Amino acid sequence: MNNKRNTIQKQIVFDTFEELNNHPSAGMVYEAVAEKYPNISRATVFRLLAEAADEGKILRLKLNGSNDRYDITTCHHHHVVCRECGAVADVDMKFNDSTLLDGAVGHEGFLLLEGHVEFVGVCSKCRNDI
Amino acid sequence: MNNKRNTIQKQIVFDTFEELNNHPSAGMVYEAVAEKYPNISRATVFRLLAEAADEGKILRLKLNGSNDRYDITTCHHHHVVCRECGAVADVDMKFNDSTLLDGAVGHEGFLLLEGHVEFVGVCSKCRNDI
DNA sequence: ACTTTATTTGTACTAAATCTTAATAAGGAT
DNA sequence: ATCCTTATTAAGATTTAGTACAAATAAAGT
Repeated sequence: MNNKRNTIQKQIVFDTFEELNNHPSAGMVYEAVAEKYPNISRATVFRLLAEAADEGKILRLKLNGSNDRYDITTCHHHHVVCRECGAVADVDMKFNDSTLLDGAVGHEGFLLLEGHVEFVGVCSKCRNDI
Repeated sequence: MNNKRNTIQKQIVFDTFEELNNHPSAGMVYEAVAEKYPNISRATVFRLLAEAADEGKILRLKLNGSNDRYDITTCHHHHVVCRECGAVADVDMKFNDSTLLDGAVGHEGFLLLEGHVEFVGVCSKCRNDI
């Protein structure tokens, strides 16, 4: 026994989340889900995503210029946010995390555990628009 | 002429902001200001800080585990957030920003402009508490 | 089919932040 | 020093993201 139940709502929310594949906010997932399943409660979508993040199944990100966003990729990586349209993409780094930690200076006695880079950039779509 | 006016509210808000020196949120600045000047409007504190950030005089940060926070240091640098208490400190990097940009791979056609590292750590106070 | 109880719904609620409009006051002009 | 213009503030309403709650629903084991 699992004391977890599979519900239609869970399936639709997480299926939609995967399909969006766009680091969506909870509100964005709700909008997309509500098109297919108009009777779903907004609170359910928010709760399912928040719970999954608490359980470590997905990531909850605070990025510049928008609300909290969710990320399906849980392994350590980084992000870029489009300066023009707010689009988000994953970024990896050639060097590993300890290089980042070793490069830090002047951190006022903080013990550093891990580092996450947020790049500011321009997405390919907006590069063409400019 | 400047079409900007110096007001008591501005002086107190920015003086308090400098004194706090703690990457405070707008709410934290309001709390501190209200002790000295109880009649100030919460909206005024929020507006003054938001305007200053829009004008590039201060920075507005989105960091994990708290509301938007303001930073008096506008030149390029990085941050660490205490995992235990949420305290924030500035961090510099030995290597320059282009090293960070050059290290990025797999960014889906985004043009990368700058990078900002958010470290997770433990502040000196919380290190002693553990 | 029955029962237990996890889950959902729908609404109320909270908190952060912004908007609005009348009242106030900074600071240049007289 | 007083007047005038208009930037700014105060105070409350509003918006938006997100959470809490209690009654209704429905998964899934028996």
